[in-house]
Amino acid sequence: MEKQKFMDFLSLKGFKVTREREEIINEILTMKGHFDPDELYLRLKTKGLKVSRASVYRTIPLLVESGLIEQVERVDKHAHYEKVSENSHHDHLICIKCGKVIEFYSPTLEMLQDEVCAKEKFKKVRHNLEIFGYCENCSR
Amino acid sequence: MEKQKFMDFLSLKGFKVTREREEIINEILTMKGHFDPDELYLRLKTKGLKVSRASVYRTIPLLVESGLIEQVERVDKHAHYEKVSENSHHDHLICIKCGKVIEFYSPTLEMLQDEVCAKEKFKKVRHNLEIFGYCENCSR
DNA sequence: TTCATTGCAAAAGCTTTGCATGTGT
DNA sequence: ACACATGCAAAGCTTTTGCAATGAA
Repeated sequence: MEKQKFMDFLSLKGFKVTREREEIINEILTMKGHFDPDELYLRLKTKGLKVSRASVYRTIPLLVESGLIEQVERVDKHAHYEKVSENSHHDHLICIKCGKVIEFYSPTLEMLQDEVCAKEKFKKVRHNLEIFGYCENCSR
Repeated sequence: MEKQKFMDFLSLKGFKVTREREEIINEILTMKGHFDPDELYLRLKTKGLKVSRASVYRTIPLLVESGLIEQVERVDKHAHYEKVSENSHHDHLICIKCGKVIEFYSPTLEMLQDEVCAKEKFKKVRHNLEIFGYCENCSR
């Protein structure tokens, strides 16, 4: 389970398992969609949980490093994040020499597509992104 | 030419054509790739041109409105911009009911693709992005 | 002349950090 | 006990804004 994964990550790296870090991961697991650090802090505060802004800001890089959340860019200037698990879709890099296919997933890319669709009042159902080029081996 | 386009935009909108605005647009036209406001300010300053940071920040929205530059998101938290003219490529929204095709172009999307490729050491040649769904008419 | 624009410096908003205190391991 | 973590408040950065002075039309 996600929470355990984070705890294991902390132990493994020699970081400490603190009440604050537990409450932060718990809260993230209850959230849907993207969030920014201050939003997360305020949610914790509203619930009466005592975690400082500093701890929230300091814990986020750990969550990113552990692979639990990912940064997502937005049009405004704040940093936004979302759980990695929220999307299982992925796109492809296709090598035009050897045919190798590399799968990748970028939440930012997905979000930008949503923004484009919103601007055009287009109701997105699915999409297909293929990037053609040379893989590491074939480009040498 | 690009500069005239901006000047015309200013006049048309009742804004004034000032030395500062001219120097800002001149500088942007000499640049390649993306830039952030402070970078632009420093370039002007280095050249001995007297334009304040405030004016740079105040002029950027006008340039965006005039269609000369576009905002591009980055992984760091500063705003970045680039000349719209720098890319003529575009992608497609395709209506799965009436077949209508809407072209769009997002520099941010392009840049993200480049970042994905860089991460995978993939040498991009071209790409194809199609988003399928319902256009405004067909989704009613 | 008139009203937008400029520069400066102060303010604002988000994020980071120094330091003394507290706490997992 | 030791090293890392926390909270607070101060500092850092980028961007915005109030205001008096300046300048385009």
